[in-house]
Amino acid sequence: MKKLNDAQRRAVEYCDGPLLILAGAGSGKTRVLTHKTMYLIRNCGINPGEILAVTFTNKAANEMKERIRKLLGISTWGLWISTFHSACIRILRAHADSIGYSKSFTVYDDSDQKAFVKKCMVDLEINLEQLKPKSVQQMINRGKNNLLSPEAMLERAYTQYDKSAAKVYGYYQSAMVQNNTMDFGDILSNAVALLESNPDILKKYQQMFRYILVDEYQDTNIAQYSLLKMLAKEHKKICVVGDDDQSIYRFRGANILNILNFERDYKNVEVIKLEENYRSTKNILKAAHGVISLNTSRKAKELFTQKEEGDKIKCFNAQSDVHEAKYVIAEILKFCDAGIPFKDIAIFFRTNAQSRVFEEEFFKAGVPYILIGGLKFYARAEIKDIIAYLKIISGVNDIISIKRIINRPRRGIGKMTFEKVEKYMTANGCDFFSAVPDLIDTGAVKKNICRKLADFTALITGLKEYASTNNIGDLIKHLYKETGYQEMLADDPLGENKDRINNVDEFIAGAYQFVEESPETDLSTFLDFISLVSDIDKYDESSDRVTLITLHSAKGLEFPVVFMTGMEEGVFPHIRSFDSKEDIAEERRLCYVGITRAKQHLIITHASSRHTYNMPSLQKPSRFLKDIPSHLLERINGGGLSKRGSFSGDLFPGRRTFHDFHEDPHGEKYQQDIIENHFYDEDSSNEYIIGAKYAHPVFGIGILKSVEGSPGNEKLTIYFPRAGRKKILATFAKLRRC
DNA sequence: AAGAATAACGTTTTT
DNA sequence: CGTTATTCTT
Repeated sequence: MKKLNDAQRRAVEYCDGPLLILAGAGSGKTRVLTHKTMYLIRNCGINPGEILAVTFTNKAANEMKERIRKLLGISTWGLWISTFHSACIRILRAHADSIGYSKSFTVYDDSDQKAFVKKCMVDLEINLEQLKPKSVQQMINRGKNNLLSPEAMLERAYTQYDKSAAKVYGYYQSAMVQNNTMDFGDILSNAVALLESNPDILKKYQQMFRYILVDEYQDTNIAQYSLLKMLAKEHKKICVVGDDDQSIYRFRGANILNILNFERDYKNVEVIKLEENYRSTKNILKAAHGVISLNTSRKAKELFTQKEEGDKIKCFNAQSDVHEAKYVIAEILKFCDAGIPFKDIAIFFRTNAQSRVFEEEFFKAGVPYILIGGLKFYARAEIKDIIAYLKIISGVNDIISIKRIINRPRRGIGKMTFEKVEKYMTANGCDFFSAVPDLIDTGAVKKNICRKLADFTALITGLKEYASTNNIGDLIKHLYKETGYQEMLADDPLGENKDRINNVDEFIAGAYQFVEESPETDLSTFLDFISLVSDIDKYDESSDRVTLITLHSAKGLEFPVVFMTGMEEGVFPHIRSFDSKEDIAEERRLCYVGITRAKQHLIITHASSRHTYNMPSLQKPSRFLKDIPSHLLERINGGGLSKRGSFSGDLFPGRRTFHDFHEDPHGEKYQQDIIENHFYDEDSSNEYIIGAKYAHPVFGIGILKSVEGSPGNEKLTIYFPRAGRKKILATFAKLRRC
């Protein structure tokens, strides 16, 4: 308690009724949350099992558990610290039957959902050209976020387009129940529906949760809002923590009014503001305030800090996207020279697509990095295939998963056969595994195909049996082999499957770890876990790498050094936000979130030209740059624009042309030889000899000029005839002596 | 049914 | 551009 400031202490100690904590960025809200939980247990006589704490990411939940465990010195057993989604799944699993689901329901992710929407539209014979599955999917999600039933959506629909979309929604919804699957939206809306239609169950949870804590309240949607309102009705002891300035999830249904109207929604609300920032320098905070203060309809506040002024904010105008990346790397190497570890440095961007250029340049420069998000681990084809097998084994015969793996690896069951089974299923209202024997009996399919289908069902039956007596790690290993999947990947003369094989191995290793940590868990629990885990949850800050991350994923994190890149009109703020005032306001908040992640150094970059879809386009600096008081900025012109405002020299210096890749007189073949003959050879010595030749996967062969740094962490300067002088980190770049 | 060739689509952001 | 979906050919 002594470590807390006055406001923080009041926030911890007020436990009598509804409490709104307006916690600015870096104001120590996680500290308040953990201390408050401890206070409830120690001083208010509340048992751990009577507290519900909700966060938005598993990472935040785990961190909170960990901190409580350390502070309190007790196990967090019984505490409900989880995300909205995990908490809802837990409730739903316990009472699935009362809303027409079986306990073994599975969760559809975004792409499963899209496939299922499409299937529904095909069933309804809707022209997929006129009504796009993707927009129907969005409309369904919008409905669920706002707790609108298909009927309610139909009522609100004015255009024919909306009307038919609402019709699909209705059909989709009943098909999902029949299929025993839920999408992300269902997890919340079905939990609400469950509690609404079962007063006894609701009562049980109302009494159970004597205190409710909610983190990131500004990002809750209507469904989450209603859920909280219902659960808190009994004791009215709810504490929400949030910052209206950091609301950045409008696109997935978050309603900023939830936090702005909290005082109206609950009676006798205590409001506590945390405005002292413990994270950033004065200059960084002033810059952030410059940007956010231009938003209307926000709760007025300004953060302050006792920290020093700090450096000015660097603002670099690059010529191109590639130039931008090169500049960032050069600056990173300077920080590195100054003794700042890579893990203290992060690069933020608005869209995932922007990461590619950075990845390329980081690889070339030999700087270690980790990319968060992008192509997510669990979204990879091979991982999704294995998960599909697991879902089927777990007993839900959901059609999307079956379709996914019925012919992977090849079993001679093609599109035609699958369609036959599907038709039979819809005609008779049965599931896949009861349709198959019927179909065989009626002789609707040819004999050899019958055999193949029977073999497939036998395979699944065998796996189910295996699953009943073995742990999840063994099960995955077993099915990997039994299904022939392993063999399929191993048959790979070109070595193209290497990554996939590694991914599966990693997945198996992860499963074993899961088993070790919680040996009791069944298959559904495991599947719930992986369907709700994101990359950020697995993010491990222990390894020394630069973090590449989207602004959205960066929320909740902090770094001593932050690069905010692509600060250009159209990129950030994104072009799709231009025609709505609310969307621009949200982009502004996102910018605020980005700036306030920085502790010591903030570097902003923008490029004068950028490639999108491989087409170069001219870029103007972001409007947000103008909103930062200019005396806080140190502008650096990287030669993007000449004095007259037109380009000098190469119009698009970052453009990668055929010429760039092939200017080497020896041609591509020569480059390939270098890689084959030198790059993959084993090297046992780790001494570096000045004057010796080394092969680099990208730059080819060069001569070592100098070595800096300690053994095991050498920084090499190498002269490459083809690429020029480069500074390379020995531990990261795969160099070969030759 | 499998594999190859061709077309189409996409870039906000994610639990 | 790169990935995925669809169509064509065998």
